[in-house]
Amino acid sequence: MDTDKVFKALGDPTRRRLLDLLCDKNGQTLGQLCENLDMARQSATQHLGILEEANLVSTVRRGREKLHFINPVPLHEVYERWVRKFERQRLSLLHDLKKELEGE
Amino acid sequence: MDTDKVFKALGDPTRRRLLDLLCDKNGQTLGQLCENLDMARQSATQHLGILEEANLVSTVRRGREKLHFINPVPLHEVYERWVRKFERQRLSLLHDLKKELEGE
DNA sequence: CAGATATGCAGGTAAATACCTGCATGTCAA
DNA sequence: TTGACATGCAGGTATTTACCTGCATATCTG
Repeated sequence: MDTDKVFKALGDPTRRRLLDLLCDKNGQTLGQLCENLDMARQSATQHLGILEEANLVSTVRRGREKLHFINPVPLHEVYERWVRKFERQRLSLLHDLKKELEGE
Repeated sequence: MDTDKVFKALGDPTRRRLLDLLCDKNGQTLGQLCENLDMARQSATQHLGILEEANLVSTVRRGREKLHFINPVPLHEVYERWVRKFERQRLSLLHDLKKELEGE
């Protein structure tokens, strides 16, 4: 997994909205997704391309349409390899501050 | 929590590195963090400012030094409100594809 | 086939971003 | 107090990014 691509992809509100839309109804076409976006179709295409690059979205062509499917795996991996690392520490800001100010 | 600030902050590899460094040893000074970064001190200051804006890092001054502490709460909230939403769906790409191609 | 529909592709631009240099300020320690 | 040290602040620049418009291609439908 390319961690950087995933985080960069999630760093834009439009792309998070796209994932939300796909979460509500998976397998939507580009046109359907655009109806909820308030920007040119071509812009949405670029965002979807970035999500696809990050492997957060997969696509299949059906005739002249392109169907978009959300892929939750990278999100789970981000959580497993990244978020939990910090949670595991059970870092208490106040506790650390106290120790630090007391000269450890 | 400002979700956008958190995701934007996490979208840069230098800032993720800073969080990693603080995870290894909490409460480091700006100078200490810079030793591991290979960029000008002033650039690191900007990155740390963005992390602080996103509430991912808190700081305390001790004399002429500034101590940096990681705050795991926004990461946990990102997970709770965002990542789990997609996991909960138990989205199976192949399953969805099959349904879609069969005309639902 | 012809027209409508869905998407792809090629630039172009304004704003945001990630760096930098130079200098100022504040704190410690002899 | 004075010099060393840690950080703050003010720009400047090159790259990236998020939009756009215009046109091309492919597919369905009558």
